[in-house]
Amino acid sequence: MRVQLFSGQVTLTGAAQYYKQRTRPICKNLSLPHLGGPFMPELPKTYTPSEAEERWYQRWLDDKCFEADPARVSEKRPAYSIVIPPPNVTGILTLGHVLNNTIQDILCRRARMLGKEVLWLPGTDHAGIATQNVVEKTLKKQGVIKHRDDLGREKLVEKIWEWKDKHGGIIIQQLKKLGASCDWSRERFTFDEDYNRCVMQVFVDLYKKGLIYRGKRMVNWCPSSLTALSDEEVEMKQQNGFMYHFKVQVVEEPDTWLTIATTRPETIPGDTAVAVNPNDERYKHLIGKHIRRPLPLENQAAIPIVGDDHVDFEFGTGVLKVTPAHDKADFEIGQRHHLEVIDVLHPNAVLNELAGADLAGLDRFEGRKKAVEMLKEMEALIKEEPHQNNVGYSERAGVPIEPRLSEQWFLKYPSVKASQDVVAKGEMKFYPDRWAKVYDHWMGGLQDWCISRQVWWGHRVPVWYRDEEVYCGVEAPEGEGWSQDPDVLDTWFSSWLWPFATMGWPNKTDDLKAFYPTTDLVTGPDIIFFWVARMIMAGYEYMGEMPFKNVYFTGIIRDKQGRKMSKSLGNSPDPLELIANYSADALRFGIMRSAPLGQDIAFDEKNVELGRNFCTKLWNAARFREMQGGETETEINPELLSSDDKWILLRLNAAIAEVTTALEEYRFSDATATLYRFFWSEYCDWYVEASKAVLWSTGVSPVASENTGETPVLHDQRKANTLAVIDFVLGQTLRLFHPFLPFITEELWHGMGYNADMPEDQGGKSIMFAPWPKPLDADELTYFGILPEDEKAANEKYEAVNLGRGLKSSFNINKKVRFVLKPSQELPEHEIEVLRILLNAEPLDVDAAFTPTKGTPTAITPLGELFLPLDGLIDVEAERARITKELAKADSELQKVCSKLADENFTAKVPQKVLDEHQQRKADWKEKKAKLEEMMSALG
RNA sequence: GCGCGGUUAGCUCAGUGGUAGAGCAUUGCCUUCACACGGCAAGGGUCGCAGGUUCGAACCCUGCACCGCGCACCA
Repeated sequence: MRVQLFSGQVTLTGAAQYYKQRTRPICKNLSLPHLGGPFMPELPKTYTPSEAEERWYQRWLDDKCFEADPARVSEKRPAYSIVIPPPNVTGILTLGHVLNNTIQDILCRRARMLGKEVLWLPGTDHAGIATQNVVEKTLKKQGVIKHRDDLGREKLVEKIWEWKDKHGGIIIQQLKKLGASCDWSRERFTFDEDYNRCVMQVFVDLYKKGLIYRGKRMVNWCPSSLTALSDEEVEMKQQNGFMYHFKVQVVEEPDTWLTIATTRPETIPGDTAVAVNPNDERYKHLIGKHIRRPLPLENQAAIPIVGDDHVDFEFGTGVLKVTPAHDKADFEIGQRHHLEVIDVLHPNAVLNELAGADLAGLDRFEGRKKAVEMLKEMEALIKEEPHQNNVGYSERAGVPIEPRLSEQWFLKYPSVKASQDVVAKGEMKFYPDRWAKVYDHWMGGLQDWCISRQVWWGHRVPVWYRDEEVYCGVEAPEGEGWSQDPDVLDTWFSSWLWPFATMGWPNKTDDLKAFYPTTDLVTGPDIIFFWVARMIMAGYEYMGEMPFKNVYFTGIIRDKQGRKMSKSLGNSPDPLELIANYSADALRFGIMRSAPLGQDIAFDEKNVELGRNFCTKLWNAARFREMQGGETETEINPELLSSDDKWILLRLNAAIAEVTTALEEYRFSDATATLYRFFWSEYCDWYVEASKAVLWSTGVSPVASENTGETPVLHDQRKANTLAVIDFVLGQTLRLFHPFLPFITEELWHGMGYNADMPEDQGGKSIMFAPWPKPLDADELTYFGILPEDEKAANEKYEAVNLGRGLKSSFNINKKVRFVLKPSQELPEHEIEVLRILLNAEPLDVDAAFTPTKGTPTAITPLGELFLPLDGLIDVEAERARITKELAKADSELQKVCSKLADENFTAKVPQKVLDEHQQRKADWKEKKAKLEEMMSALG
């Protein structure tokens, strides 16, 4: 019978060839020269990740394993694509990058194994303000400049380019260390010439559509970077400050004083009105009158009292000072009442001459103190009380922003409806999906986007002015006398084009045809508005289609105490150091193991250590296989499968199914947990140990041949068959592991010769193209004679072993010792040998008529009673104590289940299945209890 | 204020109605011929609190508390 083992992978016939092939060059070890000798283990005793990882990465690059070719895409070979969230070009790798990019790499590597044409498109972001800040700071430190004006625009931009060329590649090199399988031949930069043209074209297009406009508006101004920011770049932080109450005199009624509450007394010189709620009985009669503004001293102007619904009469004193130049809400009140706008701050938030002689020249916070002092002196200050409020901070510079009136470029978002709908309708999926709600909420309340920045590093606004003329175009206008707008565009105004601008847009390239829309996007939820939402809108506007089908939001990496990783806290480990200490595979595995979907990640180096240990285990398990020799020429013979073989094949099936499903659902930590459990607990701890019963016996034992009539030939066949199973399981395991542990799996794939008879594109060149494992289907299981209950049979054996080991441990026996089994069923010789080895028994006697000496420790196992005869060392009391404890347990369990079954309410309403379960449980405990009582009475 | 997560063993987390689980950590034994980055075994939990639904609740419902996050904000 010829059965296709894995469609398109290995047929049984193919497998036979494969085993033949490995007979001689069983392991073509790549680190060491071939030493020869059929039994010589050729994998070195220890694995050297640093060397192997370097070597394999170079090899993958040389073989162009990561390069995508749109021409290869077909119905049979679908495209799979991801665009990397471009890291800042000046950045260095953080654990956040490790998490993010490991996930992308896992997705890409698995897609390759599924036979897809994979494009993972990498690149970096010019990160306007951030990069300019970094370079400016460095130049100042080096004493090259005191201020950016010392160099001027062109020279500074030149310097930044130099910087970029020198340091820009660092993070890319670091991603390579991690094993990222990006197509580096397509690396892009958001400020490359081509990319710049895309940005210009989009600007001009949106301008022509009337969606981009210039206007004088209140914007978020960063006094440190001296530029406008978008609302998203402002982070609200809670502050412990003071609320100052001060009084002002009503000009028309000198006896009437109003008390005003404010947190910002330094802006009093900018006040051009006070406002009260028109419905406020306390004050409404004063509307239209004036108060005298206390500051500046030299200009205590009379300013009007206006009525405005914005004022909340519950809050503070119900009287609001109106400073149109320095507060967004006040600005709006000012508009409604045609108030004067007095700007008392310089762009860097130092008070200017309009603030008066006393305050001018002071920083805003110094000015606040000074203003309070002055109010005190004039006896206007009534009280100051501690007050908590939220202040907007510049995300980048970490200083409070100032609302500031200035001329800026704004964008009305395009394609909003399509973008909102695609997620709401579930056509584009978010993982975890609760982010869809956050997205929807934001999309429902869009404010125009302030896209201009007053810095020099970035895409310059493609607008020119000449007197009253305004020209917007990709190229500079013809003729003399034009000057270009000095502003550059928000970094995100280039990033939002990333999914298509990186693939050659606006041309209809083969790449776009093959790889757009991309499949998955992997990013942090912190940039859902900055980037994800805007990419969706740009995608619809310029490609007429969503830019990606699925968005996976990672968690945020925190330290063990739950704090965010930050440079200032110094709690952010250097991933490269971790790689050097533990290997990239270990880091990847560790971080994926601790990153459940939708949850923040508490980073603990222990997880990386665990990853390393896991790799070591894998290495050693492979070595164990090598040490058994390779003179096997068999394919798996169903006739010779042991119960352990069937068990591990079933467990492998389960593992393949679980890992596959977990990956399809982006549950990476579940996938790693399954891999860990399967390989360590099931394969190594049970299967390998059990298989030693076959592998280690040096021929046919006298017992075996007497009892079973087994011939030496048959024995060798069994051994070969076991090796065939091991080879099969390990081969599948390596594939399952590859997306997570790309390096060590590749090393073992070649080192053990799995690549040997594989076609180039199926694993011959690299495990990354070996087909992803599929569970054995019903036909294949039938062919192998594997039934679902085979799992139970082996489990019963392992349970017996557990109980036997428990006996040994509780009697402090730590040497090889004699066990006696009084079997409740007939056991094949092979099973007894497995039991013996797993129990570390010497010997294991099977005796149906065994009568134990009084006090012999006994375990009741599914296979029968297991005795630990302790000749001459019997401690009757110890055994009595042990049985008493077990009896108590049996009693309480029995009671629990009995009382349930005695309840008519329970028996009447419960489903039959549950009832049966309870009855079975009752019977089991009853039997166990009876046996224990019997044992007890035997003790006397 | 609105919304979203979370609260299960010392730690990190699985567990969507039927006998509370894993890994790490801890403790004991074992330097046994793949692996001490290892093996074997053991201890450890009134599942945040209070109600409700149900024969039965870690799980479903209601309320509350605490931790974290997002959005919006009142000077």
